[in-house]
Amino acid sequence: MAQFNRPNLQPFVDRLTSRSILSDEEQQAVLNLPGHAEQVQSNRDFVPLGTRVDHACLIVAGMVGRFDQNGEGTRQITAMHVPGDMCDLHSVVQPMPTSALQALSVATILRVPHSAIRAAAARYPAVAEALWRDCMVDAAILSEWVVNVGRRDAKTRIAHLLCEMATRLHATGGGNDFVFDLPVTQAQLAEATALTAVHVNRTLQSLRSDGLIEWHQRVIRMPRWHALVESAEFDPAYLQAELRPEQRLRIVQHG
Amino acid sequence: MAQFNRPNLQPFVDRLTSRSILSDEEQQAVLNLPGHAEQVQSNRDFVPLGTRVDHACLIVAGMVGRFDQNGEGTRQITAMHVPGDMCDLHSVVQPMPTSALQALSVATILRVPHSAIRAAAARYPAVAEALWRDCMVDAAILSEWVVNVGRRDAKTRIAHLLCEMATRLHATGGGNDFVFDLPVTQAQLAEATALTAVHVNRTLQSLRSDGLIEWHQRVIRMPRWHALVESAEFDPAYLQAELRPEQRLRIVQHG
DNA sequence: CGCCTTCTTGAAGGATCTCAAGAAGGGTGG
DNA sequence: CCACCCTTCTTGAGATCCTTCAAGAAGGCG
Repeated sequence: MAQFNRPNLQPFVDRLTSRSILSDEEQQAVLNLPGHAEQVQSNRDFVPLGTRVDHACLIVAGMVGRFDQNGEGTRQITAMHVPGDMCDLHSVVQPMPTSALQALSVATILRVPHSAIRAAAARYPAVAEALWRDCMVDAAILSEWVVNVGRRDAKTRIAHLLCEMATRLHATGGGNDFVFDLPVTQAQLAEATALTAVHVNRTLQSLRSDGLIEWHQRVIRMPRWHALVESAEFDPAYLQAELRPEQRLRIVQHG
Repeated sequence: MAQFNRPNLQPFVDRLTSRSILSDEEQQAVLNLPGHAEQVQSNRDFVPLGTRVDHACLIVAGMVGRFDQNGEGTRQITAMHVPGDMCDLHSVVQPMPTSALQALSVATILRVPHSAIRAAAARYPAVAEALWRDCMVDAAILSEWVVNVGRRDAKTRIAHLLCEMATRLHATGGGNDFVFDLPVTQAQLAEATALTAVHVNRTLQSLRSDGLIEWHQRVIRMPRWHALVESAEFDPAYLQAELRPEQRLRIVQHG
């Protein structure tokens, strides 16, 4: 099931260049990273705890969750990753995983060797900077998740997560009406929001009866985006998505 | 109240070299970073939202919290920082704050210009790597906080946070009996654990009556450390503290 | 058609919150 | 050194959001 020929890293380059400024040569260095594609099933760690890793995983299709658990074994999803994310980029500097990675539904990932990433980062400091910055976006999301889980009631909390995912998945539609695919079960949504599946179900029904979301077969529609954003207390600033070109950053000099 | 002469960055170097390998020259480059000391009061943002920053803050004494809030203005502390932490190191690559910083009690910080940090990182790639890695430790803590707030009941949750702080503050004593100073109010502990101050109070009483903690005037004693660790479900691995020398990392080559 | 996952519903219980007020502690000024 | 004040800690009682347990309905796939 593995492919070694010409992985497509353009989505990852797009992600990096949405926040960081990279020259053509630097972008090419990222595009030329090797990797082999792999299909991963849900409910099975494709990055387990306890084993040092030497590859980072780029998501090509599907969604991936980062899983932790408490002492009783109750699981908590601490991050959800979408196509274009390098979901364990941090492993480049921290190869011992502190969380396991699992696909939320069948997903395709590209395993990229640390050695190649490190070589590109060493050769092009601007690439290293872009990777570091990308990690910090994930950290900003994590920080918002602490607020979400800690300080918002179930309805607001779920609405907030859905708004976040709509934004990160580039929901289509425009204006006030958005649609996107969220290949996630209610039980997984519960694991991400620190609620029970039962309560997620009831809360979704409440959001549906408010006319804020429709959800059929993994496809979510948000017919009143602005109202949903308001009820979710959603301010997308922390995502640092859709920065204008002049807001993109570069510390190291061109050279 | 500002001092410009010879700031002491040794604690920060110690922190970096506890996880990363830096040559003498590289350590010296960090030690030589400029900065001016400043005393900051509690309950007042010393890094506010909305203003781009050009300094990172090293904590010299006292404790600092990273503050977020939900739509109703309920505050959530998403990180607690201790002396030796560069509490907004991420601002080096992400100068627009997504959270405000506030001292939890009177604290002394050292403001270090981004320009100097960036220059050191550019000159010494191993320094850049160590800084990146340090940011990822903070991210691992954040991830554990999501679990803590989401999946542990009040007693376990508070015990877990106290175990974390004991470890990060290098509680003294040894064996099974540790003591350390935690200059934090119960209300702030509530803001960090996403509980109410009232419930924190009752839960601390319960921990006290279990003989797991004593807390007088900001000094915490944990007379039965192992029992507390167990009841807290505390596994310090995520802190990556006290690594053995051979566990420390360095990607870039010496040069 | 049958099976397994996912979604849905009901009822009861519990952990935590809210509101309210009083006690204790620490600092400051007279 | 005492009196005062403001912060912090403590206690009580009632309310509520969410969980737990249990079971049935719906949906997707071979």
